[in-house]
Amino acid sequence: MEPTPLSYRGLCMVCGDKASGKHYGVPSCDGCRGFFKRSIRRYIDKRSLDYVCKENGNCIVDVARRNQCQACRFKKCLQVKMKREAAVQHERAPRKRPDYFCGGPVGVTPFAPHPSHHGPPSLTFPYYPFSFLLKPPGPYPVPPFLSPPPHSSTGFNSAFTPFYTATSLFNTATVPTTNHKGKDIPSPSLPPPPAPPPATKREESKEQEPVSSSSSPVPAYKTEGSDDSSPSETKKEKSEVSKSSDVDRMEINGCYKSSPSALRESTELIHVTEDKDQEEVDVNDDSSPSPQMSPTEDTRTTQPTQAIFLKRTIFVDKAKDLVVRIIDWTRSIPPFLQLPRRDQAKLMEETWTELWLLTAIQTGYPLNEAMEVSDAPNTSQIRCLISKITSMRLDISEFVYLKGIVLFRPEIPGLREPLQIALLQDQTQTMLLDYSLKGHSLGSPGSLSPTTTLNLSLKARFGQILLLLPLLRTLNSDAIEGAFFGISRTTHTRSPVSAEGEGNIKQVISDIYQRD
Amino acid sequence: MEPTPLSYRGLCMVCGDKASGKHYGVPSCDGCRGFFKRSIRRYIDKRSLDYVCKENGNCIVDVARRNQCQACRFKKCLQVKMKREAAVQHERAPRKRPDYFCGGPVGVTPFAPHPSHHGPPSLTFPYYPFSFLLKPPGPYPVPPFLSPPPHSSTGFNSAFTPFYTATSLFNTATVPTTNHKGKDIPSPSLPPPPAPPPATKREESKEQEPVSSSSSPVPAYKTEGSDDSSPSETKKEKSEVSKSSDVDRMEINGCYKSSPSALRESTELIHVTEDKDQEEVDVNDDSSPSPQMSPTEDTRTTQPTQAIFLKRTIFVDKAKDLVVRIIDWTRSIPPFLQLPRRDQAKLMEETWTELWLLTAIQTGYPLNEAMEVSDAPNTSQIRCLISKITSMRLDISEFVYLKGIVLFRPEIPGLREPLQIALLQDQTQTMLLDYSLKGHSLGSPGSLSPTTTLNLSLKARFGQILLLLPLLRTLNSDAIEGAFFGISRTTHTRSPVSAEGEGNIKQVISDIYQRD
DNA sequence: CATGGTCACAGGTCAG
DNA sequence: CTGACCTGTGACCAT
Ligand SMILES: [Zn+2]
Ligand SMILES: [Zn+2]
Ligand SMILES: [Zn+2]
Ligand SMILES: [Zn+2]
Repeated sequence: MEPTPLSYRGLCMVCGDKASGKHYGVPSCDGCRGFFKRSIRRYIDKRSLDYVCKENGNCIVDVARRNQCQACRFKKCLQVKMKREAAVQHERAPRKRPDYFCGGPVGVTPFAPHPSHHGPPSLTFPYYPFSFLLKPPGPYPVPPFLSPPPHSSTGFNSAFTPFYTATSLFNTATVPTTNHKGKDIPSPSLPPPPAPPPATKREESKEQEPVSSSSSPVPAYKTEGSDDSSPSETKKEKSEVSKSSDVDRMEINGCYKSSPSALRESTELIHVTEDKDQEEVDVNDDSSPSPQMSPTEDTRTTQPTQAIFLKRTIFVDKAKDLVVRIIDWTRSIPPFLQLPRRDQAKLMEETWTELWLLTAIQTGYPLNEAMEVSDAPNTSQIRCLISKITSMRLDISEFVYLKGIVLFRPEIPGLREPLQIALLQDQTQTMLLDYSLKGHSLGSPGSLSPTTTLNLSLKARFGQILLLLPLLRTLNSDAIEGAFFGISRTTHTRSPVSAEGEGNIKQVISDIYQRD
Repeated sequence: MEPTPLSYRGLCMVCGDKASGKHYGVPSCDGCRGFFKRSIRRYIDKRSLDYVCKENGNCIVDVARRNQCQACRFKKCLQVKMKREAAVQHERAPRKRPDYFCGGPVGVTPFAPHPSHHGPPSLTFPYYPFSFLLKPPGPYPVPPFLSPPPHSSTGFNSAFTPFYTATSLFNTATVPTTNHKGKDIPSPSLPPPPAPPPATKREESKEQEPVSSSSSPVPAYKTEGSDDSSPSETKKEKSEVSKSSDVDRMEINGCYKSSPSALRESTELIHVTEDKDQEEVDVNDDSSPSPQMSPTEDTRTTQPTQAIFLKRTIFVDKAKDLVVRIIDWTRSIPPFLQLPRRDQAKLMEETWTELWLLTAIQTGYPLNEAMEVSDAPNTSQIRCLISKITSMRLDISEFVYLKGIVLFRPEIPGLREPLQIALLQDQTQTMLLDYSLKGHSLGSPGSLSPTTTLNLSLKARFGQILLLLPLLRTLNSDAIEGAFFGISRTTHTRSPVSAEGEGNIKQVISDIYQRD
């Protein structure tokens, strides 16, 4: 299939949107291309740009905010070395002295005047005086800034997206973990900072099918509700969610070999459910060997039958897979990886339960069925919690943000970098606020049902989501381990499913993060 | 056919006027485009549209009458499927104006906090997607929600009807407790939603006023401007408090007669501290009978001496007074009183601990001293929590909103009106959001360690506050009762201070709310 | 493939 | 509040 011969050149170096190719020497999107072009033109006409940053010159330039501040956007263009003439593409950073003070609101004038052009005092390069602020070594300098991911091929703007662009949170658990193991994986596999928000599912992993339209920065709020109603529009036909490869998934497991084998592959199931969203996993309704037995009543009171036992085994396996996915996810977040290993371990030790439950709900893990076959005692609290969260109908973005907030829990005692973590939590919750205020999750208001159904109120949503956290916090890991991992608190391992004598999940996780 | 495909694009789908193009996905005129744009913006900014049709919701929307009824016009917009996110156009920075007006650098926008503009060095907002959120000083001081009675023909915001004005939350423990008798709540008597905020200083709001002229067309919202807010610190509250003091209290006590007498009057002390805000209660530093003994060391290791014993008694008394105040406070919230008694009781049973701690911090109850003399074992968690909350430097308004959010906990099992309670919680948290976005509370950050909450932005604050809740939730009442009420969990009452054999505070509270 | 150019349509303005 | 109007944006196209 050659649906879109379109070139997928990666991401815009300026704003992280999908690049339409290289422009002025830099992979960039049409928007930034046009912006730079206009800026140049204006500069030529007027001899100066009147861009002025109203903040401190630190504005974040990403796809959602690129239009907020022209000054900073232009500055970013220069930083990524956009040049007027594509021809003169390669230049060693000539680094002239940046005599101009770029601080604060200073207008930005400097860009490389091309030789063919005469005139403007050649303050050539976009040297960025602020760079020291962003440098990783520095002690947490500016609030919103974080250092770049450990490895970045170019080092270009990576240094620049201080803010860990929301995107890093959005990497599906798919990938990168493999890096440290084998070779470097195709760099593109790395967290592309495309669209933080994309509430939609995503599938493209590699250069494969750029079908792309999905990655549009401001994709649909609602998945595929009634949108199709207007057939005429949408020039580019929306690519449907296609299949995705399970390939990479297999790799993942390699990394964890160190762990007590609790983590294995067989992610397909969950993977499927992920796409389906709210579907029940098939395992419970079809593969169930003995439909004749009422799962509900009997299991609780009677001895587990063979069928029940099998099911339970499967569920536990899947539950463990989820843990793998979560670990993967955390490792795809650059700023998380930059934390001390001890902190990483601590954070996960303390929050894995909540992350697990959220992820389970998000991916459609059959929680209720799993609890049915489990012999855990009091699941009522868990059930209540699940239904509460489910009823919120969080979209993927919200889930991701929420998990980020859960993960970055600064108040855990003994952390080495609590401030940094607090900062990350702050950023994450702020991003969620932004996101929720934009009303992505707002259903079609057109439903017109005058009734109360739409509790919408965009403004309320953020708080509603955060108010799930106190509930989540009341979860104790014992309950989760008991209900989904077949681990009973009593000393003897109750369920044979937990193969190894692994003490508990927490310990395993801790080991994984500490060693390696 | 179709002679003029060019300029003539058809008619406005909303009103039939000549369309100026497709806007928000629909051919429409400039008027309807603007109307829809404004509506969306208000919808995001506030939480709901207050459009209400005065007819039956059947108004005809055409060129001539489109301005007759906003409700129907907006409904029509939705019907023709206008939707935001039509094109990828993100919000932009405010446009530059003909600079003559402001001397500053070119194109300084009137409002937006320009660095060079004014004094409040404070922290600017590193980034701010929604320019309009910080627009002018928001028109509405706090929650402008007046509760339009349960009728609204359009049904748009019908879901939100039962608003209680923020003010009710702000009644100091003062008042209306009596009215549950059967009176109607004297609505007029309730302070208009003037200034829940005032608590802090702020002054620059003034200068901004004029600038906002453009957008301050209908000052109707903001009652009487900000005038009262600053200078006359909580003028009216004061008076009420003072006058109400004893009388009401007596009544209240009447209610409590059933309770084990644990609740007495003597509210003065706390009363005073409340106004003083952050003061230490005098009880511990001056009235302390035996200054010669070091409270810190000895108490922990040695037997409590007589002095310690006395102190402890006093502290416990004060702690109980706080409970009374909290009960008072809840009873000053009309919508709370309208809940079933059982729900009232349940809510307080489950939340009193958190409310108590918040109130204690808010009023300056000497928590640390009390813990010193207490013989409770593990106060470390509590201390940690206290310091965390304290470091937030919540102002009075924030405290009150937060307590409201805590009180209205819809997820408590067994409630009869969980939906109603959820709604109240929603409203409260939304009001807090509004409030915090206005930045009332960024006091001088200078005092605090620069590291702590640098508040990257106003936007982070709300989330930060809500994120206290998971921490609070981990409090168990035993710890509080042990540390501040001299009640040990063991069967035998450890401390003689707790006069009666009152089981525990929770039970007492429950009784109070149920009977009567 | 990049470039420059185009223009429908965003968001912001500000008299009315 | 309304809406004619402005500037800027970016998807698209011809080169
Ligand atoms: Zn870009
Ligand atoms: Zn800027
Ligand atoms: Zn119209
Ligand atoms: Zn009408």
